[in-house]
Amino acid sequence: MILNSISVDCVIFGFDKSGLSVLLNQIDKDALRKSLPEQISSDQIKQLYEKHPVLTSDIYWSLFGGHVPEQQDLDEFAKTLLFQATGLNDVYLQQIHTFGSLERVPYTRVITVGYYALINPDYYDLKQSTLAKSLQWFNLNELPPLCFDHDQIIQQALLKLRREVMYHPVGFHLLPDKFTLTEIQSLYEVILNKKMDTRNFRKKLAKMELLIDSGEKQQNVAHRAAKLYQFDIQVYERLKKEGLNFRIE
Amino acid sequence: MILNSISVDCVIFGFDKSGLSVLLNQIDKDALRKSLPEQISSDQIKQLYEKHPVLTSDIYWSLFGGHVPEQQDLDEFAKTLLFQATGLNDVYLQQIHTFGSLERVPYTRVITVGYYALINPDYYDLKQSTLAKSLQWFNLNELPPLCFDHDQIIQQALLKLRREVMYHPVGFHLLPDKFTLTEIQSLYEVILNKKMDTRNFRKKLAKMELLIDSGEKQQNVAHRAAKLYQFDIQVYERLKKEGLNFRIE
DNA sequence: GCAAAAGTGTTCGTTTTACACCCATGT
DNA sequence: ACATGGGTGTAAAACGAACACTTTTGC
Repeated sequence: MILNSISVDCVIFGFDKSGLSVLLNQIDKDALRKSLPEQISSDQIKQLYEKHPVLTSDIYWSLFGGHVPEQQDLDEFAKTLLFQATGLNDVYLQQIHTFGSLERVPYTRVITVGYYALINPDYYDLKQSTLAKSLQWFNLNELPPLCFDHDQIIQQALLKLRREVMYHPVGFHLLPDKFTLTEIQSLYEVILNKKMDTRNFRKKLAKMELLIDSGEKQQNVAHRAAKLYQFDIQVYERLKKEGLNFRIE
Repeated sequence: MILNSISVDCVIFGFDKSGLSVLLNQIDKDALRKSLPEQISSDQIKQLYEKHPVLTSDIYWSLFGGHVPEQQDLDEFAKTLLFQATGLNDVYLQQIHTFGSLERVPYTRVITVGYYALINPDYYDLKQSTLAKSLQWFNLNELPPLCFDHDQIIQQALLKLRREVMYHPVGFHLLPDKFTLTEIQSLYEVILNKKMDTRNFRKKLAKMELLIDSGEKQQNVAHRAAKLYQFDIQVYERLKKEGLNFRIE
């Protein structure tokens, strides 16, 4: 049995040189329409269609989500959704907020629990997902029209991520296993929406002793190749507990 | 109509010289029992009773909460609950987290959205509440036995408050309209669970320019009377947006 | 006059900020 | 040889931590 009035929606973040992206799902308007009650008049339907273009158009996208099964733990269900969307287990996944305004979904009352996930780009090859055809990455600054309050959920996710990233070493979940210092810096710049000074940024990183020189360098770049670093897992775990301060400038 | 699988629970914080307190509600075990399904055998009932002492004992307390009405906004409902419990409107109220593990409530599936509220002690005279007889303040360090996962919800609320208080001027909602510097310091010490240095604390406060000398002093104290301060609302609103840094020592 | 809490400054080490040039690589 | 991004140090200012005594008041 499904709890129809409670859903989970996942804001799935990815990062690459083009910035932060979100994985979205193309809405099937016919499926959506099925959630309307059956015993309403065609007049009422017409009104609903006019008020909610999402019911009549195919240009809308949504977060990946679903209704919570009665017999599944809430966090577990979010993990299940994430696996369906990406084929990945063991992803960094956090609850954002629960959205419960009356009119957030047309005609029915649905309270949704938002989660956000951070995806390591080494693994986000969507071919692994059976749903791949309806899923697509969108740059945070070029989002398509979104259904319901999903734009708000994404904005809240970003705020939450921003707060988290300043005091805990979590942004790193968005990086590949080996990365350059410039990549980390640009990650922080995108998340915090702030330019930073390279020398100061690196000094701060160095003092944390969180990074290990992997000994490797970038390949095939048209400029001096940057060193590739990895995390020191012990230090990472310690900083996760103790916190860090990444409020820069 | 009520959404039976979604509830809201409020962690209502108060502060006075004895420290931080939480307003709790004495559980009526007979009412609780009514939420059990009717068609179960007496054997099953016996098992449930053994497994969940909350169903047979009157020593348990709970957060103040309720099931969400289908036609009420989630945040509005939390406000309604708060009004029922305290007689107060316009209270600082924030969502904590949504708790959705399978077995958190015996026999039924209930996902609960936790909120926390900060109460100005000038107004928390419980006589205003019709429910006053079953409500009581408990010091955070001397909590009675709590039902379900309500102890966890309180701990999460405290963590959330702690994080919030370090970077935004919210703890101040727990203070009366006029207060001494020592009161603020002791508020921060209780919330952050850390002794602070008076001189450094006051220097920090002074730099924020958040406080205005009210011109008044404490009355009838058996020692030098302390000055009473108030907030500068403009600065307060600015700091709410910009944030502040109260990580001391 | 004494008990109890209020109130107040300085020093030192650390952290933050601002800032500009040379280096390595591919084309 | 040039374009591109990689990589590095220093000085000044702000901040944080540690620390002890005098003042006011009521009893």
